Amino acid sequence: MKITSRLTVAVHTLLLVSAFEDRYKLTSDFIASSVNVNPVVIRRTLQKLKAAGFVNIRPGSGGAVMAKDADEITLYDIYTAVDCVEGSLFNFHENPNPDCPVGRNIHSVLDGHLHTAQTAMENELKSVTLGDLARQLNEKI
Amino acid sequence: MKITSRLTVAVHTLLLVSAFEDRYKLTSDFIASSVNVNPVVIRRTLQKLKAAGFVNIRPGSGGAVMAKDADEITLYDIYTAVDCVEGSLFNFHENPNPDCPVGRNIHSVLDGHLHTAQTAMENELKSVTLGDLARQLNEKI
DNA sequence: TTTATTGTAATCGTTCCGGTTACAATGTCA
DNA sequence: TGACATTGTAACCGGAACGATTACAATAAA
Repeated sequence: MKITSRLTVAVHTLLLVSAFEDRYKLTSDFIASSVNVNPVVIRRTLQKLKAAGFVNIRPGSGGAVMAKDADEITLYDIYTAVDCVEGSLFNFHENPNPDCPVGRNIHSVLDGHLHTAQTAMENELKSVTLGDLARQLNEKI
Repeated sequence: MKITSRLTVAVHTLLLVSAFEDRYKLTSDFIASSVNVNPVVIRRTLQKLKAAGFVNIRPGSGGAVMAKDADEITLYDIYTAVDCVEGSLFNFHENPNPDCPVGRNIHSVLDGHLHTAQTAMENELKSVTLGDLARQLNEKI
């Protein structure tokens, strides 16, 4: 069970836009050929990134441009923007038996720990910005 | 996209066994009625817990008993035993375009951060034992 | 031998993905 | 204005992962 690749697709997309917006017209076809997915997938991703205020898109003429500073967009912001996880990361079996002492209390015993674990993961995502990634990328290029 | 409820089912199962193994015969039907899932789901879960060395199961006569001290089983151990996540928690779009500077380097830029985030979550799971949960449960009862 | 239970295969319906087709709407440019 | 490239979006597909469920042979105890 894995978290959807929408996150890595979105990061890839944003890195392309922030790196090349002044040199190329970043159409969904262009981005799709770098990410290697269907252009419609990129358009869907861009819609989410636009809704989050990270990019602007030009209908008709084509092309995406940044709408927010890369240093002010964290991995967590992107993860949230593309709906990687809705609410809890962990599924819980529904309706444990309230007539059993364990069934009646399993939620109150477990929920906190699972939430803490999820938060630890999300906090790590908050500690990295798109700007950080762009700089790491530039060192490689 | 969520992590399978096998984790919470397994924890619930182990809490039942550790709490009641000296008072009741913990058959898959008994456990299933507390967890409120199909008994076959419990049998499958117990098989994984047995393979991990956490319980012993009596075929024929019926019933599960603990095979390892609850203080020596962490949530992470259970999470691993029931195969909640295979390898990376995050899916990655496969085959980014190697002819693009971003596509060529996206993995080396992102992988480390995603791995760090996953590890932070798993470390939290390592910090909680079944014994901790059992004690919290006893306070509630 | 009867009975309860485990172990396990097989099948089903659901949900979520990403892939893909299709096409109206939009904006640019000749 | 008309041709063209592109976006926005709906629709549908196939595959994968789950948990539910049925079925039944194997096992062990009474």
